[in-house]
Amino acid sequence: MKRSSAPTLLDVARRAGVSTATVSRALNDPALVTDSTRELVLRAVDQLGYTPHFGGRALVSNRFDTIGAVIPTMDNAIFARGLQAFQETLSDAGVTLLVASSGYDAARELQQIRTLVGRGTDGLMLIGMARPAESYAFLDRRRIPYVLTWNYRCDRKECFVGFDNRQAARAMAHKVIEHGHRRIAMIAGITAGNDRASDRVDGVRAALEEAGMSGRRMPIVEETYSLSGGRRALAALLERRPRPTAVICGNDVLAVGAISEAKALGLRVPDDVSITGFDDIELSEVTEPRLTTVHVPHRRMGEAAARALLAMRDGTTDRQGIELEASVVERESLGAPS
Amino acid sequence: MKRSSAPTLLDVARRAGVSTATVSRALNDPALVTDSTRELVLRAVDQLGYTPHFGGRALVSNRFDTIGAVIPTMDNAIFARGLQAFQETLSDAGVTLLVASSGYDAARELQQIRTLVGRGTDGLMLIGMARPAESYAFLDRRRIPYVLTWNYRCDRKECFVGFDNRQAARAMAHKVIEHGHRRIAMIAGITAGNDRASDRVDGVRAALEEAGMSGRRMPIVEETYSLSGGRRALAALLERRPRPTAVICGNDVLAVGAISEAKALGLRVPDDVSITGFDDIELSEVTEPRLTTVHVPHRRMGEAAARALLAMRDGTTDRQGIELEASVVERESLGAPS
DNA sequence: TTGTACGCGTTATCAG
DNA sequence: CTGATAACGCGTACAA
Repeated sequence: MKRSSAPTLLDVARRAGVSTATVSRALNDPALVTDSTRELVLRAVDQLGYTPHFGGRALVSNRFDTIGAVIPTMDNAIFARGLQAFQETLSDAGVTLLVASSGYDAARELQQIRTLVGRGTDGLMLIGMARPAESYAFLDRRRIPYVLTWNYRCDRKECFVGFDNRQAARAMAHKVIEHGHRRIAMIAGITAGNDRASDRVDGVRAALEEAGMSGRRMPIVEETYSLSGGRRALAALLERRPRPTAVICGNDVLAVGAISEAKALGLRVPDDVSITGFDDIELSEVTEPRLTTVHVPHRRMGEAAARALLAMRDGTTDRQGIELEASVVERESLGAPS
Repeated sequence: MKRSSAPTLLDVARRAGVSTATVSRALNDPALVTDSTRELVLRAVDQLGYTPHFGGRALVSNRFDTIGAVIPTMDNAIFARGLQAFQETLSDAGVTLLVASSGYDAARELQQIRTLVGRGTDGLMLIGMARPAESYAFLDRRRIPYVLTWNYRCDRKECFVGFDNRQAARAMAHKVIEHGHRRIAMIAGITAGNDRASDRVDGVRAALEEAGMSGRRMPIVEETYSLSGGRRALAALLERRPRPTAVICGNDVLAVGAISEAKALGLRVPDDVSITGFDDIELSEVTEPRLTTVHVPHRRMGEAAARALLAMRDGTTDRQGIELEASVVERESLGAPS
């Protein structure tokens, strides 16, 4: 019992007693046909429940009205939030969103890029810049418009829509130093293949150097994006002698894990140890104490990325970077050293 | 000067010195060609950076290898998590994911469903069951396979992949009663047009009735999915006399907001007031005290939904519900009344 | 204003 | 095992 396939333009044409060309015109550019024939066509369309076949249309027009995004994972709230804004902006422009995830794996990312491009995308949103030359080569050869987000580098030609992770981390470190801390340690995300994570480390190191300390010798632990990672890392850092008085974390999840470990160890935050985050996700407002962190404009970033992509697709704009602000928001987890 | 568009099968064929048919075979069913010609083809593909044109393929095969999801919003961590698992499962099957969001608005959901269907989807994942008959009518007429998730009803014919919100909430309420509470209140999500939220309310009411209390008279406040909503709601509930000794929340975000308000009011949780959640998101493990909540298998739900859809598309299975377990996880925010 | 006819890139059928 | 060729559904010159 093979399902009757969907009605085609020809079916509509026959029913309305006109040619397929007329139907196509009545649907795509109504001004080109008389009111009466349009009426006829529309009724036939309605009766048959006709919808244009996407494949046929894409084949001839070579436009897909589709834009893709490859992100590490939606499990991470910051990407989910950015993606939501991205999708909304696209939807308002009549474009649908294709989503793929890389799981922070460059090879998998390239594979997903290939799939999306093959599936027909008018543009692509990617996270960060650390990826093999092969991936860029593919993108360039296929001449697919793409934007890189979640980071910003003034020295790169690619179209970045994001904020300067290095500068933001540097600002946070300066703030910590301002509070009088000298024994500063860091819990970073995994930096391999992740420019956001490594830029944040670089920023903190730069700030230490600027204040006359050694960035190179700063105690640092890398951990995966998880509460337990933050807990483990803090425990390890606190074994050090002299003990750090402030721990700068590469993201909020690590920071919250660190806070919970500090409390479990009987330490007061920030009196015994200061802890800072990065991202400003919801989590950071419900910890006790609330987290001093870097606010990242995830939604605005997603919107801006969508708009940039749309403009590139329409040829309105050439690729051109957009830098957004990420600034320190002071709450209670950073204080003076005891 | 816009000459080179994407390379086609013909380009590859010419470069490899074979026919287009051979290229197609080498790519889709490698066993059908000799090793040497396959080698030739693959090299040409690689040199040209060829990717199959989706439109052409969809046109002839009438398969899109695309499945869509319409969710309220990715901002909500529970949907993001489920969607991630959904996407991964799809990707493993060579299917890409189209995402649209409804913002909890039924009209907008239908519009998005229309877009996705018109765009060519082999199936659709939707959240919950509360939507106008019009939406179901459209789906049925277009004969699009779809699954309803995040809820489960044994009395409905649609394919549900989810858990029974009502029963889970009922179990939680029974647990609260077991701890000795008699003055129980509830902070619910907005129930209008949201069957998950209203089923949770129903479940709690049922449990109260079963324990000889009035479900109808239970103090209840509805609030939007936000920390501040939880705060507001708890403040309002605590004005009541006699004051409730336990507050059951419709989700974790509301519960965490409620906890933070309780503490701000100088109340101890659970000594002065017990608070429970629903969802078991990451947030629930970092509050002080940790949240007693209902664990929902978001990832497994996303996976199961994807598999069900894939099976329906392939005609392997007819629509058939899949019920998952959601069970109470006891932590520290629920105690005995003082 | 409307119809005819072709081509878009791919897969499938049928010969060789 | 491989090649020629006919669909697939649609948009659009071009002709009427």
